[in-house]
Amino acid sequence: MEKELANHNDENSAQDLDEETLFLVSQTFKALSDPTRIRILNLLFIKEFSVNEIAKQLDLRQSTVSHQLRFLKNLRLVKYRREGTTLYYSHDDEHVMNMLQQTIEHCSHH
Amino acid sequence: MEKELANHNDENSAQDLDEETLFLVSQTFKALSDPTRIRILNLLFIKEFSVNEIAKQLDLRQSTVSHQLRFLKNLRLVKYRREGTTLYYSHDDEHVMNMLQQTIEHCSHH
DNA sequence: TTGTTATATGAACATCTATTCATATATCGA
DNA sequence: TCGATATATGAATAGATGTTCATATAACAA
Repeated sequence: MEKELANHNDENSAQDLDEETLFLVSQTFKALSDPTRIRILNLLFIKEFSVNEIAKQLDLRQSTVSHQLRFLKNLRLVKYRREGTTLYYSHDDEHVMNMLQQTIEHCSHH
Repeated sequence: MEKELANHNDENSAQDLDEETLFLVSQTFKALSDPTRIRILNLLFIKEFSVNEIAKQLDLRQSTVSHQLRFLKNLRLVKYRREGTTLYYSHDDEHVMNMLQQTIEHCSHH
């Protein structure tokens, strides 16, 4: 019996990722690959904001912000609470927010 | 004088990222947002591989691998050494590889 | 109910992206 | 030089993505 590898795959002789993991990983990074979504998440470091507040702060159309928030919401990277007709969005994934912060820090010393 | 904020921006009243940082951050995550590039980098966790070895291991066309390696090379996420006509590629950014590893770990418990 | 405000949604569009094929370039050995 | 092998590159293409406009939905107050 061969010594067990750190890797947990089997038949494929390889170290390749299973399809679902691959999809989730790529989606996670895709969320962070768009400047608009980065700006929104970066804003949410501070505190929760409504859709209109985000649009105003970042000088974006309301529909642009709403579409991007939906994207982030689907990935559970943000959540919201309702107050009347207003929805306050906040971040909802510590792991991703940590990565973002690290990378911003890393890149801002260009 | 107001208490100083953690944030280092100034005139824009805001917390917005400067354009160059924004671009670098988005590019970094874009590199990790494509399944093919993820698989290539994941393979390079193990050891260096030639272009053809990567293509064979991952069942990809040689030109696909070459194009993606160029992309990763431009971002200095991989490097290579030559041995005759063969180029051996290896990873070249610890920060990015750590993020990738963390996220694969994070997502493989789906 | 009606009007107002906040947000979501769908379609259209332009742009970007990844892959493929065909071919060019480069290194080496004979 | 010639042939063989390894890799890079350019053009073409199909598909994905982000933004916008117009409009729908939802909550609330009067």
